[in-house]
Amino acid sequence: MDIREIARRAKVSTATVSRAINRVPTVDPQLAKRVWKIIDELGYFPNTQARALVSGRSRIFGLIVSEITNPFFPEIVQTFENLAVENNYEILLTSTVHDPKRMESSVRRMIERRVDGVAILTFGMEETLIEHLRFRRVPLVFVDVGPDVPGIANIRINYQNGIRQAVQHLAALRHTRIAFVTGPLHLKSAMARRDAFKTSMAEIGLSPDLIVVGDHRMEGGMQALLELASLSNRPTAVLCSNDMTAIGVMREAYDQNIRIPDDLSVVGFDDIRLAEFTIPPLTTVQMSQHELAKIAFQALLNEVESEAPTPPHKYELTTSLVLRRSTALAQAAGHLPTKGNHRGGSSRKMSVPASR
Amino acid sequence: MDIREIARRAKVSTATVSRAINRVPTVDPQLAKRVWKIIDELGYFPNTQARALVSGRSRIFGLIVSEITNPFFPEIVQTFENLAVENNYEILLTSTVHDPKRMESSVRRMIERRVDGVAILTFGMEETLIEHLRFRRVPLVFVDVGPDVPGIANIRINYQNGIRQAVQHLAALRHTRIAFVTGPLHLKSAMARRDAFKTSMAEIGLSPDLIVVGDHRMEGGMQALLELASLSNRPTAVLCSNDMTAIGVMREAYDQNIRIPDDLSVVGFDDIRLAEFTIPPLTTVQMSQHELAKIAFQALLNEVESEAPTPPHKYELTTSLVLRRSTALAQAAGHLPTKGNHRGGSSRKMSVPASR
DNA sequence: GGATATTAAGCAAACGTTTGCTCCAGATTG
DNA sequence: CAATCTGGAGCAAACGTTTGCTTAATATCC
Repeated sequence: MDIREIARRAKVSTATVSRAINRVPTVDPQLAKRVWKIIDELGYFPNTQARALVSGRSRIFGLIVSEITNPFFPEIVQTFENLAVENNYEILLTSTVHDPKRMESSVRRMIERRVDGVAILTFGMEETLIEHLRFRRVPLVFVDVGPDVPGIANIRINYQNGIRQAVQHLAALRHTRIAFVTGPLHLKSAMARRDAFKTSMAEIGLSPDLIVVGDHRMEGGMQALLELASLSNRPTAVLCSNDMTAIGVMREAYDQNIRIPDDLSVVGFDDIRLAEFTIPPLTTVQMSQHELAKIAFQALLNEVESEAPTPPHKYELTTSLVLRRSTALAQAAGHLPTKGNHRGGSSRKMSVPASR
Repeated sequence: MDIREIARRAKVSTATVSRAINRVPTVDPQLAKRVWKIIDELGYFPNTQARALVSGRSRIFGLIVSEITNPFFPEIVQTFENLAVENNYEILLTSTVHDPKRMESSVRRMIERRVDGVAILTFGMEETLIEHLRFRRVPLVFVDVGPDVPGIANIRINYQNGIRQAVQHLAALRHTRIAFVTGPLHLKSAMARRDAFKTSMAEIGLSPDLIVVGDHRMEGGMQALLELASLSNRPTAVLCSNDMTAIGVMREAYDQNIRIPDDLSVVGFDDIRLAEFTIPPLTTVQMSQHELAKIAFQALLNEVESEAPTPPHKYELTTSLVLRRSTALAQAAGHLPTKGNHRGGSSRKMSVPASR
């Protein structure tokens, strides 16, 4: 069943049917109604590939992520899809799973399907692949790591804001020995977070040197806690480069019999959905995935809708602390461990982990 | 840049280029090599929409899920994508977000893009929408809830197996008062789980009547725990219809000062990624998302590759218990939850060693 | 060595839309 | 009333491939 069938039945030309479908105003309302009636009766749906072929626009946006199973991404994908639906776009989702071969295949798939734009929300991407897209004048939007050239939108993330809030929140709770667990050292975004931490600590006269390296995964957080716990002068609070790290810290703390937040305050970063579900719920710096996706989508849409090469608009996403229950007042130094119920409001006391 | 450009440069016809690209064996190897060289030099990628238009196959599979942000799905999406890449398919991912309008738009999007098959992994779908797809002879695969007609593959899930294991595991740990928290009552899959619980309990002579209604979300689990805790004859173990429910139970248990696993053993269902990250890690019945996606994809592929209407092959996915650390020996009857430091060494010894 | 079978390449017609251009009829103008 | 304008509809040429059919060249057979 095609547009010709509709045309035949409505006794008009295919051109008119096409115009009716696309709501071109020059078609007589009477006629349009007749056409639509038949379309509905027959359950006709236009063939998008034929449309795309002649119009030159596929109405598909590419979305490249690191891995969908990384809890940071589902929310982004969902928002992206919602917006796509609203705007009659489709989304072509690919994940690199940190594999260069898959990055290449991602880009190839985008080009083959002739996407109208690509949002690259992965952290780190091979430069030469991006060239393929640029060469074909595909609008691109990056987060944080994109080159600074026209035709490429960049979403800059303001890490400083949220991290400063986190640090000051901890300081307000009388913490002075505040540690930081980084992400992988090769990630720009991880380094930006670490730097923001250093700056924020320095601002209020605290030493920003208690830093241990993580990997943005639970394992790294667990390892990090072990390191920190073995220190002679333990931190009373730890800020993590992402939520998974914080979850690792909490997990290992549990195994080490270190109570959170009583013995150790923990703050994450990202505010993934999971952060609400931890025990205790994780205080974390929110980097709204919803907002991020929204900005990315809008950036692509702008680029596509306006034929003229847009000036390289700058987009920014800010971050801010969301308080839950993984932070508490710092314990007075030297206080002895007790066996009290650790959830009594005033009876929060320091405890030392039992040896295993 | 199109196939004609390549043809011109290689001094052959577009037909030959097309055949070379598609590795049709009748083309002279010399020629093919010449063509490929030019293709690579120019960085040419075939236009999939033109291909699809004439060949009649889009090489796109639709994947309909409830919501990507439901932790059950990312793993499925990832596996589905991996398989798609391997087989040169693309995946069109849509989510219904439990909204009839979105279900409709999902189906519409599938049809408009002329997908070669659709996997419907949502729980519950309007019958009339499915008709649209059936009418167009689109191969379909359902999980659990599909109609039993040719052209529609059904993946049956064996709930009984895993749930029996869970019940017997708890029984072996001397639990006799075992509760069950259901999912929404209108979900076939939730009811199947509940029935499997009843059967499994009856099998070993335990009363299967301690059942409270949940909603497959954290909130339902929290509510359920409250109900159970208020009972005069509290259960010592609770089996949940899905992992999110179990997480809710654990969360509320924490707030109620009920220790897990010491005071209460908790078992989930699904084995979502998150189950590994809870504190303590959740013992749960695994329903492998990886396997599920694999079966679904394979079913579609079968249907598509074999032109002949396939006999309605039956697929089955089994479930099985995975032990972590949220279950332990039952406390002696009548023992009240204590106020002691709940992480004392001896209570830890009661927990069953993790299986992996 | 001529007839026939075989192989490899090309021609051109699809596939289902959109859209520039043309055309016609009726309205408007001078 | 003729000349011009205008609004609404149709004609047909794209878009970039695939593929059935034809053709030319070479190999095979008796």
